[in-house]
Amino acid sequence: MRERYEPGEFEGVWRSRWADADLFLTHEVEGRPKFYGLDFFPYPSGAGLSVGHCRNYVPTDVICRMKRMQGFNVLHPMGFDAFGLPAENEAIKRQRPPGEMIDDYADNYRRQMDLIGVSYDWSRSFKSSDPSYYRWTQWIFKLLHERGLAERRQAEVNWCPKDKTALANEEVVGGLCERCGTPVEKRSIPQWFFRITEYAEQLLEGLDRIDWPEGIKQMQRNWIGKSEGAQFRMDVVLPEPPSLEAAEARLAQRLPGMAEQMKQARALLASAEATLQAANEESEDWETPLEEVRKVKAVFSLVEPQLAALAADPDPDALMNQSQSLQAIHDSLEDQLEAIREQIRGIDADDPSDKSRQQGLIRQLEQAEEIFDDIEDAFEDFLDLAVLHRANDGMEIGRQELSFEAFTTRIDTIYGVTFCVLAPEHPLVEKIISVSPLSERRRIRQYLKKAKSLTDEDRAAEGREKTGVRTLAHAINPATGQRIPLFIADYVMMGYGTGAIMAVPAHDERDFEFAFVHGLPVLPIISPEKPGKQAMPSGFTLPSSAKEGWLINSGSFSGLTIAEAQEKLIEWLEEEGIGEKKVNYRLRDWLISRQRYWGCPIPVIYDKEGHPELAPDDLLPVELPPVESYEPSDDGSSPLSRIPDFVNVTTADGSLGRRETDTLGGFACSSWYFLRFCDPHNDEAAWSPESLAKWMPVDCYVGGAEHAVMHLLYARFWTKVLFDAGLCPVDEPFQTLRNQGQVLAKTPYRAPREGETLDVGDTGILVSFAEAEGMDEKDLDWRWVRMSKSKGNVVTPDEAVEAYGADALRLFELFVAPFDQNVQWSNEGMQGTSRFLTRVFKLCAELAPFWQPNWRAQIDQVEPTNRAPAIRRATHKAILKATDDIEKFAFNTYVSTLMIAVNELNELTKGNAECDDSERLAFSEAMESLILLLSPAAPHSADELWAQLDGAGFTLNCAWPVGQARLAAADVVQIAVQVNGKLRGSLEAAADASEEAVLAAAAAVEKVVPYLEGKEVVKRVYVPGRLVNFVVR
RNA sequence: GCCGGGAUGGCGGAAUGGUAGACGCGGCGGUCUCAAACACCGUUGAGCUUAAACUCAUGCGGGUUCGAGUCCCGCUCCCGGCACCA
Repeated sequence: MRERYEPGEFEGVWRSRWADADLFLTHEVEGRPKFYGLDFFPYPSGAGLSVGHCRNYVPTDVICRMKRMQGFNVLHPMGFDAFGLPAENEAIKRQRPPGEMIDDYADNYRRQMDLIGVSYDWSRSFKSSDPSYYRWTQWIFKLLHERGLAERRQAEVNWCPKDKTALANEEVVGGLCERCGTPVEKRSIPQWFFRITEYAEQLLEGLDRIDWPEGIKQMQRNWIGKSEGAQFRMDVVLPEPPSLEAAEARLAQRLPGMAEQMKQARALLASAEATLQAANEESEDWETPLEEVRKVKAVFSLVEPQLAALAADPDPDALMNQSQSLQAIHDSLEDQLEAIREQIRGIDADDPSDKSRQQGLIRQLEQAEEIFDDIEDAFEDFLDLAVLHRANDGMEIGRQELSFEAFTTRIDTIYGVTFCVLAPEHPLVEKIISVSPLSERRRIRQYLKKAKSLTDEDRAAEGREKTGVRTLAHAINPATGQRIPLFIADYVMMGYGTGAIMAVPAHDERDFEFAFVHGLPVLPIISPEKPGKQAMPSGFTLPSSAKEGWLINSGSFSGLTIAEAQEKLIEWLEEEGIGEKKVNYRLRDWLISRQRYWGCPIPVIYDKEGHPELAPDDLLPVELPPVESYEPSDDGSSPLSRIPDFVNVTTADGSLGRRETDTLGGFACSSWYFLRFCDPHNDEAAWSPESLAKWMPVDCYVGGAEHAVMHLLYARFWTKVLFDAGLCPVDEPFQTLRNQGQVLAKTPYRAPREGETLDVGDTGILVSFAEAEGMDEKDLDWRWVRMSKSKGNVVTPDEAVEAYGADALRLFELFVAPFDQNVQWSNEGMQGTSRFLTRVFKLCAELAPFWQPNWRAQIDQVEPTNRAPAIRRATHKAILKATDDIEKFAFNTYVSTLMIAVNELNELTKGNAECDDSERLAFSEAMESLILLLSPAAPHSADELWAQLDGAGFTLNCAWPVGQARLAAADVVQIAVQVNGKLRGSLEAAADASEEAVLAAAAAVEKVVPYLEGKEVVKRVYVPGRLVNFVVR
């Protein structure tokens, strides 16, 4: 009989026995309850698993194993999230085809998962990159499209210049690409979106019905960002435009001079060309600038006649048609000239004559550029005029021809609106520009350009002064009829609400800041006190965003509370027909197309006109073709677009079509895998209705908190759509969700040395463990950071199993800290759990001689004597507590319960070599229960112990012990005795002793007596089984 | 700034409003051993002590209660998330 935990001797043996017996295959026995236990779909990284990952998989395994022993049909699958950017980037780095690479990585994951004995049913496994899987991803895409939830539209998207793809909002963190940390840029390209915003309300509402960590639910609520308020129309009074006559006169003045300028420019270019040509004969260095100057000259000679024609006949229509393109050409000529100057400067000119030639050329080119600049300016003038012609057509300037919609959650403050603000991207901005005088236009354009050049992050940077420009247009406050100035400012975002706000500086901090900078009036509307005789209470500070108070300065609404005013004002807006109650969400549509190779192809074909058509079902899957080069390109097109065989297809009507070459982002693939696990081999359908009816929803979903908004929101969305389509029996996929804490490793850092710089936000430089070895401890800064390959601080399960054994590792993962807390990893901790397992083996070896295989039939027939009641008490206490703890995710106390049981049984075993019949039976029950309770956490050891008792089969197939409260209850209890709430003594009493008896005994406890002497006992508190408290005075 | 979660010995942590510190790590002392490792036994919050007894202890300040780590009010600090969302 084994007396120690010797993992090397038996763990591997059991793992192969389990495999040979197909022990982990999903059982579906009619009439039993089901349990679906699932871990987050992992991306199999090349680094393999660390003990950090195991903290996810082991607890889920414990629950699934217990549920199975309790007689549930258990579904416990595992697969791999193979598609997506991380895999593709890794493949490019390793120069390997991604499919092949990911297969290797997944195999390694599986090997490691098996190594720690996780009971996955591998027969149900798949990768999201399997055509047999993504065929159905495409099928769901089609379903979404049919239901109007997938659409292609031009959009300004977050573009990662390093990964060369568009990203979803959720993948941008603080203005940086979540994957690679590169600052994202804005790009406008046609993209596929899933209209998740249609489900905003349902996604919000469903959160109330599921058992998830409060923090995650709150994050989703914030992400959806519901706010209720009012939306209403604000009329705009436009500025008087400059008169047409004046503009025409200016133009007429300018055109003749322009011809002269052109001549000068031509001469300058010719002279530069001549100089360069001469220089070129002496040295090749001058060749590039020469060629460039020739190009500029050629373009210029094309433009000149057009300009001459315009000058001769300044017809407004012609201006409109040509000025814009001419302006653009001049713009680019300027850029080119600047580039040439740079080239010339770059030439090494040792020779003094070369040097003067260089300087002369530069001067000439500068002059030419100035002329172009001037001409471009004039064209801008043309353009202005042309646009004015158009804008004024059919519009009465100065009247309320234009309006915008404003959204507010504080309609009660409408009387305090002292200005309005449009986002720089607001459509009305262009209209305002078009009717503004030139100088105004310049100012506004300049501001728009500056605003656009800012990244979202800079735009929202903390402490940044609020910038903006005033326009000559005014908005009209519908409540007061007053004209108020209209601004354009980048603190208003186009993406939220209507992109236009009513600004109330008295009651909004941002509006206040802006008003402060721009010297705008601040009018208080809310008083914290109920207004009395005084019209205007003094002494409150601005801005106040109080949610409680009374209205002042608000016409007939003065005196109402905020809540009353909101209600009344919305009624008023509706009566006037200018506005209504409105709910807004922060949630944006889900950008799903990626201009990358390694993803699920979007099953769409464009016809000749470019209209998207869905690939018919029988052509699914649209398979990802093998390619030589899958590196992304800069132009925003997927590598697939370079494969003619893939791109060119025949459409339904036989004509030639073009395939969509973008692929779906990885989050699409992981939005339904939990459904496929219910019926993974179905090639007729994504799943059968019966299979989902049988298994859904997932009863226990476990993974890291980092997926709080992305995967978990998307998966809920798809499930809800499928539910609405009648294809899924539940609308919430994950009934219970739990997040495990992270595993941190102690990692060496040091202060930067002279000349070294730190990245923003960093406070130290990472040191390798080898390097740290040789360093002085005082120079080192040890920090607890997340395990990752790049930090070199990873402990792998392979090492841990090798050194301590799989069961010791599993127990430590459970025991080290509460499940949802971060832990500071130390290998020494496994020493403790390994020692515990040795104590279990030793205990069982000692008790084995008393083993009665058929104890169950006899134990209740025999009167318990001697130690038997204590043994049974220890056993049943452990059963009850362990079962409850696992159910509650309290794995650390589940393990400590087992330790306590072992300690107690050890104590009871000590010094008593002989056992009577009832003790034998009690010990048998204890031993069997202990082994079975241990089985979910330490399955190898449990099976080894079970086999040593000649138990048949595997512990996983045994029934989970059932605890009896009656047997767990102590017959003698310790009662604490307090006087005035202070502990003064204790006594032992029979559990069923009467209150009077206990009180009497308590008063007689030796240590208690002095505290009662001479005092009057005013109250006696008795808590059965726990304590007595005498209140005296 | 807003939202969420925390703070208990040297360390990880335990504790339905009822004997704070279970269980484990580490430390100390011991047994076994030629020795080490393993294992086992004992001990281990602080203060004051020969000891007993007593006092103090769950981030800080109040409150409710016979009794508060736990409930309420007001702070401090730490972690996570969001962040010009009108």
